[in-house]
Amino acid sequence: MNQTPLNVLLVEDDRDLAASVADYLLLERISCDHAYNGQAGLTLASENPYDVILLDLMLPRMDGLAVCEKLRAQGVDTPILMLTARDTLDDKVAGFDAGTDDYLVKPFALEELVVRVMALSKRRSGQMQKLQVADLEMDLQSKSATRAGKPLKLTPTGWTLLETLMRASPAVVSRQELEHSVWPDEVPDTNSLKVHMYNLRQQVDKPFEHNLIHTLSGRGFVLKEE
Amino acid sequence: MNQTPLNVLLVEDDRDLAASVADYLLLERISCDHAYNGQAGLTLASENPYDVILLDLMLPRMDGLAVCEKLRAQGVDTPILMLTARDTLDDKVAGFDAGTDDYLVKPFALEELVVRVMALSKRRSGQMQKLQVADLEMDLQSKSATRAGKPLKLTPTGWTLLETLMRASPAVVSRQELEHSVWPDEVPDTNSLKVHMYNLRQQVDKPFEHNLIHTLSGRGFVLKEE
DNA sequence: GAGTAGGTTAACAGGGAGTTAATGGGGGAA
DNA sequence: TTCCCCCATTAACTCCCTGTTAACCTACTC
Repeated sequence: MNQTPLNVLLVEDDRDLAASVADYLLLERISCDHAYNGQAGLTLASENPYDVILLDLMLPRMDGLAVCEKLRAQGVDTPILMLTARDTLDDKVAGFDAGTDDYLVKPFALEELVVRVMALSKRRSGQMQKLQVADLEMDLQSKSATRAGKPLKLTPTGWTLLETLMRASPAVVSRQELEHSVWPDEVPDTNSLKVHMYNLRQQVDKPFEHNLIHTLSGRGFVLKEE
Repeated sequence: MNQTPLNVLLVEDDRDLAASVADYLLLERISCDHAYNGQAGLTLASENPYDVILLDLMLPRMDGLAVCEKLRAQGVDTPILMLTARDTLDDKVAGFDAGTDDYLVKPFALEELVVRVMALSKRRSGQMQKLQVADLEMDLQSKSATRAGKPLKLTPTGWTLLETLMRASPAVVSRQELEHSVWPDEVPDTNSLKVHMYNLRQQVDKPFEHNLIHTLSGRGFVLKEE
């Protein structure tokens, strides 16, 4: 149920296509920002941490290759999937040279797009696949978590909460943010989060001497040592 | 056999060298795709069935050894010929460790390269491959699998499932991925996968003390020790 | 000390996962 | 050809994990 929601940027000037892509991605729990020209795409991509960038090759104001090159020049290493009508090897080479990670030739099946996006986001997370705070570790690949070497038994929801807390650490995460991470669509108006946090603490803190999950009344939760 | 035109991937950032290599190979009826950085090479190599991959050791975006390791981790068994300026024994060892099949030290004669490519493409059919996780081994060549030395009786479907799990290990494989590996076209909407997993476990885990196949509720299955 | 935010507990429902057994097709052996 | 065995598929059933909810308790804040 709860895969970490992906967040992609779609840079595409054909609004009909963009809309249908966005709709389809949403069905797969991939949320999608739009830019309708290269300049806008560049700005959005520079300022937000997307999981993947979908970049049309032919764009008004700045073509896809240029956007890609500038992003790489800025040190943005978000995986880029180039969408194009062309399909010669030369174009692919030019694209890869500019720093794109994958290619998809129009017209493409939306399922195919989803598969590529998943693959790219996974590849990237494969570079940084471990989260660690104090003696608490999460291996995103094998979906296993340990504290002080002892494996933790986490439910899917518990996993999502802990991942959110670890990614944010040592920053505070508000109740609202946590709720949003577990229920992207509609947050239940009950005490569900409280129960999940309780159960999570039973796993993460209860068996150990020092607590890592701390409550900041009215502000949220932090995961950190001390 | 060598009437069939060979198709190789050249991953090399020196464009002049790449071009001359490609030209020469073409004379020998060897067609040649280019990638100018490691990342691009990895993508092309993952997605296309080349006969041989020519891999420069020093590459932008991802060095040759890393590319090689990632490919092998993905289960790509295409023969890899490493091209390098260095010639120390250490490098060779590291290369073979990463899964390369042969070495060529720059500068090399183009005739020499052709000979190696031919040799590698021929060797491929007879190439041995083994997968191993803990005391579980799969010999892809002889299609036989053993755990703790004891042979396992696997059905074709069981074999496919186990191979998928072993290639991914220690990463989690979702139900969806497993289904896709067994039924590429149309996934049955029944509990077929459950039964196959059950039967697989009867072979792989039941007769042994420690289980290797673990269920992560809502997330999929992992094959790993502990 | 009142009011509110957070924590604890237990009951419940639903569904995902495991198990078993019956069916039927395909391929090899006789 | 016929028979038989292996294997995939399917349904039916059980089990138990997980999420949800309410009710109650505690601790903090003002």
